[in-house]
Amino acid sequence: MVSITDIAHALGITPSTVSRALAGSSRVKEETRIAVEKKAREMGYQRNIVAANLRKGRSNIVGIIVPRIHREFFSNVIGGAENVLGEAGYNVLICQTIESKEAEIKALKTLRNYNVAAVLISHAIESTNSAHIKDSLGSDIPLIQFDRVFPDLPGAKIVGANCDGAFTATKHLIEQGYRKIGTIAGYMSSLAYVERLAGYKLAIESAGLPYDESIVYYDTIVKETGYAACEKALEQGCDALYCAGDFSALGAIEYLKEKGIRIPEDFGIVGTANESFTALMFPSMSSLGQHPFEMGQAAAKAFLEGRTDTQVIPMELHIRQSSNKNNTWQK
Amino acid sequence: MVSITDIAHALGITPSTVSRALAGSSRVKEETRIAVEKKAREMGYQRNIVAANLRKGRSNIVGIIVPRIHREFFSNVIGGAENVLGEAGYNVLICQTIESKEAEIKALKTLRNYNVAAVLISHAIESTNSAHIKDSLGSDIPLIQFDRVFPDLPGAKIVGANCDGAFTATKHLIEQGYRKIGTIAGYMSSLAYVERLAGYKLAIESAGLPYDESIVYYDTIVKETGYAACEKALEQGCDALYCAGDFSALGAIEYLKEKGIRIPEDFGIVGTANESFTALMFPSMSSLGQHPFEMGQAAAKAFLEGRTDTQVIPMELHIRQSSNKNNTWQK
DNA sequence: TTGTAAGCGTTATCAT
DNA sequence: ATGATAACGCTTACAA
Repeated sequence: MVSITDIAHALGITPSTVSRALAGSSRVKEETRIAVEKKAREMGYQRNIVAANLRKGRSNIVGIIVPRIHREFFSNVIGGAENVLGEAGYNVLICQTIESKEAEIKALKTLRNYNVAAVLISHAIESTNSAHIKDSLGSDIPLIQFDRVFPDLPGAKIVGANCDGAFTATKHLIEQGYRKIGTIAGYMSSLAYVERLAGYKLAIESAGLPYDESIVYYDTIVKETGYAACEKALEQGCDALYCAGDFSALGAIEYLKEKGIRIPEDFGIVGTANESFTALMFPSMSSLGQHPFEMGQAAAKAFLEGRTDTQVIPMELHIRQSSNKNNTWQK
Repeated sequence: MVSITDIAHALGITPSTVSRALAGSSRVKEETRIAVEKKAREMGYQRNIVAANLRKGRSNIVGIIVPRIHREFFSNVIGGAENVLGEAGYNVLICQTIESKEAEIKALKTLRNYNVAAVLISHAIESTNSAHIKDSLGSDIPLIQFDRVFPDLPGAKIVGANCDGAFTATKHLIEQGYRKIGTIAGYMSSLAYVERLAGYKLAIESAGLPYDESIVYYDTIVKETGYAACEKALEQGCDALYCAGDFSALGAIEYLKEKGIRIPEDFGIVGTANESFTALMFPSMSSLGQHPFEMGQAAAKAFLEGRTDTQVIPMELHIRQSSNKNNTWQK
């Protein structure tokens, strides 16, 4: 490995000049800069980032902490963030928590030890409050939160327009003529789900329908619980469900298909996240889409631009078969 | 930030002893080790990984280079690799190439500059040969290749059983009674696709059917080209297609549905990758599944265990509606 | 414009 | 079992 000292020796100058030349400092003669660059290329010089980072006390690594890398939503956020950060000369260190608070703390500490330039995080379900964050990360490193955020923590936040979106989705179900619309609401420990529930409630009440707690299903948002919740919803006389996650909506659709209940004629379903399968399944699923790639880009830009405000990324309702009485075969 | 020197001062000993104590060296008295650990906890000491890495000349970062982070296959590989590496105390630095050779070279150089412990890579489509690899990465850093590999490069390789899998998939189509089976073969610059084509050919010939180059479609494996290839295949009298990618198979199915051609009665389709949408779409798509999470784990373990052999991960045929004449509604 | 020298925090090699 | 010292490769006051 060739170092700046090697180049300096080869050129009969000092390492500091080489360092300055390579950094493009204005305090070095054009001529020497050219010579240094030439020699560096000749000798196959590669800057030792670790040494530079140690000296500077900060690195050009940005840490990203997500519950699960391979979840479609998060991998798209990561992709979007890398896209922007890579352009800006940053590299991305990934940690996954598998929804564990302990793993989240460990990840924060690790990233602090790397002197990362910033941390982008979407919290684990098990992290029900923000107390551990500043303890683990310290307060020198910018923290950008996305999707699952703690409002009491300072710094930039990127969130979906969950309340608005859920309002639109529920209103759509009402407009389609469904009359008793329940919801699979998800975890109330997460603000995103709280807001989706608020949007649902707002739509129900704005339409003059009764808000009925007994048809709000506070289940985890996986297929199996969606299946079970749909069974209950039917017993309670519901004819539609707004689901705060696509997988619970998927479970609901499976239940309805098994029971021979017609979708969307007899029962309507809208999911949330617009996972790629929703457009391709049968019946295709209406879903409230987030824009994960754009959220990742926004989070990265928020760091680069030093923003500290909260950005709300609009959500988009994709109306498909599962809630569209007018045109069952629309794609 | 508290350093080992701070702990040493507080305890009236030297940094070297603190370092040894914290590293769990046997050359330090039990008593002092306990004292150091206690003090470190009290003072909130966090080891500066950057400094340690510089001194040791290597880091506990493993670099992963993939074409696209948010592709389902790759995000699962990354998830699997992180799962194993995290356990072993390594962190994961992610780079994406967007299929560009130039970006791949840049990523390799960057990772070299970080003194990463190893690089896990699946090559960009544009990287048609291995020449740039050693130039960019050097030969001191272990390189583990997965999925898209260069056989001429030394070191561990993790690949799917592409030939076997494609053989099984094509044989399945033959057994279903299809008689003129074409293939959407993908890029021949990538070994994975070459082997899938070889497996297809083997199955065709083993069944005594003629291998016909005119119904081999060397297209890129996206939806649009699948659509176009299917149109040609129909014109040429095919009644089935083995597709080396799920998205080209998806395009083919869309074409068939538009033309009102019955699936699987009149035309059979098998895709490759077992993307999550294949099980949920209508008609559900038969697909040759890889095991990306396991491939990621295997790649990580190959590094940890210092393996240098090639591991072949079996592929699994999921038979669904698009190729199953016997039971159209099987799930 | 360039050189000198110190130091980032750790680990490794001596010596004691 | 511990201490002294140097070094990893780089950046940056400060001096010239």
